[in-house]
Formats: sequence, structure tokens, C-alpha cells
Amino acid sequence: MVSLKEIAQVCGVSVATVSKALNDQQDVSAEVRARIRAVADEMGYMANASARALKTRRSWNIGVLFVDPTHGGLTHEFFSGVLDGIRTEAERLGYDITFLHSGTGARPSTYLQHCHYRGLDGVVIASVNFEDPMVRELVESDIPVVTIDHVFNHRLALMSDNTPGMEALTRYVIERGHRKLTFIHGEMTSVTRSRLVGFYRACEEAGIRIPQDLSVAAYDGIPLSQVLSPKLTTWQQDTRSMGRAAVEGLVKLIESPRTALVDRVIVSGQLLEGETVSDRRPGSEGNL
Amino acid sequence: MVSLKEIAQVCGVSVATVSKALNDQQDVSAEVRARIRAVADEMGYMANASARALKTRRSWNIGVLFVDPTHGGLTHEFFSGVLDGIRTEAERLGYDITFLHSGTGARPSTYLQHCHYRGLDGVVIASVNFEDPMVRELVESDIPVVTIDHVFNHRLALMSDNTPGMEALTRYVIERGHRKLTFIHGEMTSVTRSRLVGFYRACEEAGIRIPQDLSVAAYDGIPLSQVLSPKLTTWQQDTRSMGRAAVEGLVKLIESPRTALVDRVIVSGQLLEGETVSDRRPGSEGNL
DNA sequence: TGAGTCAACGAAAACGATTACGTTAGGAGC
DNA sequence: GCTCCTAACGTAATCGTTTTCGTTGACTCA
Repeated sequence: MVSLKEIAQVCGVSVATVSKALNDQQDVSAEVRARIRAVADEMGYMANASARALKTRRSWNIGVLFVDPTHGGLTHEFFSGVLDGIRTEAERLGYDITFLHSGTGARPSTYLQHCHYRGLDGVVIASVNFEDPMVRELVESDIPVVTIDHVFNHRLALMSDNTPGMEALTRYVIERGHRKLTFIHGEMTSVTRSRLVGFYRACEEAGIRIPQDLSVAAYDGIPLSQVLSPKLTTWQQDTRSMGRAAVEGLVKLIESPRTALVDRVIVSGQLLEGETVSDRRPGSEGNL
Repeated sequence: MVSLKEIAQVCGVSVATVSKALNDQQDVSAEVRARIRAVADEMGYMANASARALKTRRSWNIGVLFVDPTHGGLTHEFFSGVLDGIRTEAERLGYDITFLHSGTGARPSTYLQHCHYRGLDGVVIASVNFEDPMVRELVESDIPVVTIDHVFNHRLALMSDNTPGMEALTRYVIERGHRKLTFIHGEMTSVTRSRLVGFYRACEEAGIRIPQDLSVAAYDGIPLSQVLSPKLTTWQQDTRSMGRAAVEGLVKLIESPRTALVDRVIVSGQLLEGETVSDRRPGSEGNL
């Protein structure tokens, strides 16, 4: 609440000079700069984000759009990890984050309007219905956007390695002697399709013969799977890294739109060997 | 990005009149107001939060302070529920939320400075080390604050029903015939102390005699406990309600500081009967 | 008719920061 | 001594709102 003006008065200089000194500009002598900094520290000066944003049109604020289809809110474990990554990386780079929603206060609005209202510098979109007109409006706007696990033209997309990951997971199961496989999935989203491709690839590569005992392997390495007994064998997505990578890419897009690449970033996961896939290879005893 | 000025030009009125019309003030005739609203809608006008905040000193933005001691970040299930409640209620009341942290951009700072930087209207504090000097600085500041599960003088506190909850849970165990009880807890926080009080109360009420088979009851009804086998018997805290109630109280404090009550709000939980407490009463068969 | 009232508008000053541009003075160069 | 350059500062406009305080004109009423 102490402003540039007050510092200027104490130091006997103009507001402009204080601003320059605090922003490390060249137009100020070393002595004056040092004095201004000392006074600013002493007075406990803190910049006013609103005033700065108003003038510079940069809010240092990133929007996060997430709609949980299962209505589980933020408890959804996948998004919790992603969000934590987003939050961590944003903080590191000097940004705050704001949850996007439709309905600013009493009057209803769109996601894009919410962005304009807050002057958001960019948006991370994850886990939404990408067919939603409000989402499309946002993606087609002139605001920097990065999507997670969905690809739009001319937009930065951050993908988990769904196809190769599923392929590797399936191959793991096949290698252990299983020949009759079933792929159980939820809603048929683009993510599901990617994984299905990986599943088929690994199957084709192997050929399918006779059934044996039931084994289970899953996608997503959420913590829950590790406290179950027996421990679930899964392909673990590094959700935190996904969040971090998303923000890293977005901020590049924001801060150097000319040179930043609009492409596909893939964050790879890893096999988490649990106890739910038996080893049926000749000569082995099996572990289930 | 269309501003009041542009609307004013189109309508042939002053900026002041447009502002008044859009903010439902009395100083504008019905016809002019209607025309201004129509033009504003048509032009897709959206207020600029920064400009408004700069002028009114109200950001419509609430800070959320949460530091996970176990370093699990937002994946901490308790806080995920609380956060979702905060988010939902804040949205309903027209507020956005911002995660507080120390370290605004490159330069390190305190939580309070972060609040000033963003002009936050109030703060919800949960799951932090309440002895932290930075937390105390925040609590002792002039910013509206509500704490969750911790009581400060002259500050609004939102408590879960730790003592009566623990008391009820313990009584439940005793009623089923158990006489030798053990209370296992983590760090000795004020929350732990509250629960311990409830535990002792129920014990005193009953008297203690001989040991029997092992039974387990737990506090916190996180989803995990329900997928375990056997299902854990727990006292379930309604985390979402806690988040909502916290924001509800905070906003009252923000919007009517004169009449809002600074007190203790208690959100009660409920017994979630699982399968981990056997029934040892005479005549019963037990279920474990 | 003249004073007074009031509804309906506008002018302008903020809020706190940034920045293009103007100004000043001292030194260099001839 | 004069011009010119440049480092180091200040002036002032500007970002988009809100809000106080005019101002204007129509109307009422004695």
C-alpha cells in the first residue's frame, strides 16, 4: 500500500525514476538506484499488480480450465497431480493461477470472457469436453493456449504417451505369456483411442491364441493403485511433470510468441510393476 | 477489450453514464440505460478487473494458503475436498481464488506481501504450520482471514467437530464391546489434541477392562478408506462443506465487516461404518 | 414570474504503475 | 568559445474504472 509516489517523495525524485530504478532500467545512476532500493525495502514496498497489469497488459496470471466429467471436482487424482505441477512451475516463473469458469459473479459468461475480465496471459486446458462451444471459442481466440491430452491445430498440445505407453504395457502382459486380452475403457475419447491403438499394435505384433488365468493391468498410476492388495500393475503417468511441462510451454508462448514452437510435447510414463499380472511363461511359477 | 469509452462514443454519452448504467445506479434514465446495455452486449463488453480493482480496492479475489507438510501437494485428499468446496462457493459468490506462496516471481516475499501484490480481499488458511512467522504475520494483518481447524484470537475459525467426533467414534467402538483402546496419531497438532480430548472423554465415560481382538477405526473419511478391503470404519469429515463454509464466512467478513460475527463455525462429520470394528457384545457373532 | 427542486447527465480527478519524450548539464572535440 | 553528444533525470499521457461534484433544463408552486 506504499506506492511509488511515496518512495519518490522520500527520495526527492520523480515517480518515473523510482519505477525505472526498481525495474532495473539503465536510465538511472547507480547511487540513486541504490538509495531508492534501500528506501523501498525499508518502507516495505510491494508493487500493485492491478496497476501494473492495467498499464502493461500483462497480468502474470494463468488460467486453468478443468471440468471434471465425473463431478468429482478436484479430488480427481489425475488432475490433482497435474494441477500441482502447474502450480509449482507457475510459481517458479512468477505467475499465479486462476481457475476458469463460466459465470463471473452473478452474470453468466463464457470462459473467454472470464479470461478477458482477469486479463489472463494464457490458459492451460485439461480434462474438458473439447467439443464444448465455449472451449472451442477459447481455443480459437488469440489467447495463448496449451491443451493437455488433446490436439488442436496451431495450438501447443501436451500429450502423455498414450499410444506407446499402452503398447508397452500390453507388450509386457504378452511377454509374460498371456494370449487372450481384453481392453476395458471408459468413454471413447481421443485419449482412449490413442491407447487402443497402442493395444492393437502390441497384439498384432504378437498374435493371439489361448486363454489362461485372469491378469489385470491398468493405465494411470494413481496412488490408490499402490495401496490396494494385490498392488495393481499399471502404466504410471507422471502427472506432475505434465503440469509443469504445460506451464513451461505456455510461458514460452506468452513471453516469446515469435520463437516459441507450437507443437506436440510428449511426457512419457513408466511401467509400475505390481502383483496383478501373472507370469505364465514356460518354466516360470507365476506370482499370482 | 472493448472499454467503457468505446461504448460511450457509440451511444453518444459520457463514460461516467455508461459506468453508472452498467452498475445499476439511479442516476441514469431508463431509456439511456437500456440503450447502453444493448450496445454493451452487442459489442461484447467485459469489465476490466484490473482497472476496477485499482479504483475500488476490491479485487474479488480470495487467497488460499495451504502448505502440505507431507509434501504431497494438492494430492492430499483432505485438502482436495476443501479446495473444491472453496472453489465452488467462491465462484458462486463472484470471487476467483489465488494460491498464496512466498516468492512472487524471482524476488522472495512473504504471504502477506503476496496478498498486497494481488490486492486480495481475504484469505483462507488451511493445513499449514500455524507457528510459522509468515503465517502469523498474515493472521495479524488487517486482511480478513478465516482459518480451518485452528483458532486464533479475534479471527474467524472453521473447525471440524474433532472432539465430539472423536468422542462419538470412540463411543461407537466401546459400545461394541471393546475395552482396551489405543489412540495412534501423527504430529501433535491442535487438531490431534482436540481429538484426543474426545477419545479420553469417551473412555472415561466407559471404564477400561480386558483386551480382545484387534479392531480399527480411523478419522477422516477419505475415498481411499472405502476401496480398501475390509472397508475402514471412519469418522467422515465433510471436507467440501468445510471449504464452502469457510468462504461463506470469509465473504461475510469482507462484505460486511461491521455485522459479521468473528466466531467458531463447526462443521460436523458422521460415522461411516466399515468392516474393521468387530462386534464383541455378548450374544453377537462379530463381523470381522 | 421568480425561486426552488430534482432528475439526468458530464467533467474531471483519482487509483498506481509504465514509458515515450523532453529537458538539463557536463564533458568532449574542434 | 561553440557545438554536439549523452547520461540522468523529470513531465505528462495513458491504461479502464469509479465517483464526487458540478451543471443544465424542465417542472412545481406560491
